[in-house]
Amino acid sequence: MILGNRTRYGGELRAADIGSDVVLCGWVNTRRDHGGVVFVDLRDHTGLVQVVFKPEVDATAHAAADALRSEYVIRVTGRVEHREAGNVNPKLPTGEVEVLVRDLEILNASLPAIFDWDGEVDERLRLKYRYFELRRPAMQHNLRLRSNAARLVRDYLYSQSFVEVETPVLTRSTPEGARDYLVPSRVSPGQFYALPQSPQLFKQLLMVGGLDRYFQIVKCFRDEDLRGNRQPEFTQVDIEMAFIDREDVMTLIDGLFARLWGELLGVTVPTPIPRMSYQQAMDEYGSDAPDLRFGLKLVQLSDLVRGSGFQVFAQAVDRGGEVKAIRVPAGASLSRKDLDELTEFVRIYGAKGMAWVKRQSDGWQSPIAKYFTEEQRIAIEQRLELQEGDLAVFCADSADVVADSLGNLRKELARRLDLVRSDDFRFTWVTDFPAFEWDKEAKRLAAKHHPFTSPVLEDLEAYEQSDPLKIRARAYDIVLNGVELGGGSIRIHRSDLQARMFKLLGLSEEEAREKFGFLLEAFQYGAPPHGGIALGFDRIIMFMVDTPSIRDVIAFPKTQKASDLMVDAPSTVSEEQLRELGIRLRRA
RNA sequence: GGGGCGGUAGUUAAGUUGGUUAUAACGCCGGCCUGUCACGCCGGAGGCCGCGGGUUCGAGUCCCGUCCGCCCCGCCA
Repeated sequence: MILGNRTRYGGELRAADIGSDVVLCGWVNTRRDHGGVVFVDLRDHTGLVQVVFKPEVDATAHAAADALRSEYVIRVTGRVEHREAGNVNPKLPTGEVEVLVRDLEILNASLPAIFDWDGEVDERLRLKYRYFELRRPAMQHNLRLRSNAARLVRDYLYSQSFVEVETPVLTRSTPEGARDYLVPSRVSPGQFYALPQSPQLFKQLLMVGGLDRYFQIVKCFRDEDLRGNRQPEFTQVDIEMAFIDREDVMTLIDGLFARLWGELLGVTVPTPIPRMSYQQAMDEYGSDAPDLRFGLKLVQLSDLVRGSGFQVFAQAVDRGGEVKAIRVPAGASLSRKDLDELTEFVRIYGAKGMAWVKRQSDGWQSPIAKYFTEEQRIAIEQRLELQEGDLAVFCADSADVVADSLGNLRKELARRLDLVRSDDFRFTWVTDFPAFEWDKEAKRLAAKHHPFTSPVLEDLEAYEQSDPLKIRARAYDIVLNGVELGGGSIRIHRSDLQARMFKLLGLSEEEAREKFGFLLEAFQYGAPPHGGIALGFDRIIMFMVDTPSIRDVIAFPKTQKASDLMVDAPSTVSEEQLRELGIRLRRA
């Protein structure tokens, strides 16, 4: 191993190294000066080791150690020694040994640490002084695991005959989907490149180009608002294959996750990863990314409450909506305050309220009990399998609002009732997505996945004219613990089919040709059937290191306002730069 | 665009119904200490209470505005 002009990493020293001479480099973690003897905990990415300065070993080194302070960068030369029985530190892996220093070089001083990296620190400081943050063991672990995961992904895909190809970062703006980051062209004033939201079109063109098993670990850019697991620039594992069907993609990805979790976490991922249709996910979990670590499934009650005395329920059904409920085992112990908070919680997702029933020994305790007949109450209890001591929570609204409200409520309930463990990994595929969704603002169909996704051909024939929303797509998502880790599809590879899909999306022939003419043209020159997937690499690492924040797995992340506090980006630019680009700013 | 939480020594926090000189811990600086490892002991420095305005005899505290950070909704094909 090449370690520069150090011979060992200090944190790796063990009893077996006793007696050997070593040169160690690193940072001063702590200094304990006892006058006649000075102890320093030397830190590198492998951990801590105690180095000792004694005048009888080397008077010069001992005197020099007086100047050491926290975070000074040093190189020490010395001998690994056994610690006497009473001096062993059982808290350190290196606690049986110490290094008696005979030479100290102070490679650089340091200002005092900006913040303590134990416990909570204001995120602004962590981001502004990112280089200091990166030195903390948690970030070291995260970025090193990320590197190992990237290597494993590459090894795995190379072993499966994949070829890594780089696609352009300066490319063409595409109107569909997320907002593009735009880059002005100096050479062509008034024209702009866009940074890719994904290499989608290029990887399809690679299939036409005969690179029939492609992958890339690639930065993608989306100018949308941020979240705890969303950054404006993020990394995808992008994969495309020709002459395959979805089974090939799913099997490949099953194997990839099994290896990532197996080799890097020592966790067995049972394969094949189970599958669920989009319809089942929405019906039972109210989400296309179900968390399968716990039950609390949604139960359909619309047929039972139709025409009931409770107008909120009856009217929701009459208006084409739904009434669904979740049974919460032993949930009757929740307080009125809990229930009020849960009611507030579902309002976030558009629900106007949340009804509830506590099943006590003497029957229903519920504000809505009086609206139902004995027979209705029994029917609802049987459908929900409600037991004494249970709680049931109800939501009545449009199907979308019910799914969103109860889907999120079941996650909130699981969190509050402590039903989830972060070391429990439940992967699932969600398949058979609808091809389209209704865009309320634009009042037209929009692609649920993207417009290059192949529809299920029988569905297209059956519903193209009558009800395109019933057309399913040959699309699939890989989901872990309620989070979408990636999605893909079998693509369209024929220009006639692509044209039909564009037409359904309300894209005229001229528009389609102007925006995607190169793709339609390419499909006429021997495009093979193909499909693939894109995995959110950052999110995968978040699960592997068990963090809720995507910033913890990215070396230099951005804030929620998409700024970089360390380099202070974005920034204004000079008039001269703007003039060269032919850009004039509107006065504020 | 909207909802919520936060910003007080270098850091993390406390700060009462508005009322003397704004506290504490850790860190930092100086001194002592040969077996500590969250070393210990003695002493010390350190504040635009995010910023601007207002109310008041008096504002860290109340009001208005604004900036910044975090979480969420919308958005994210």
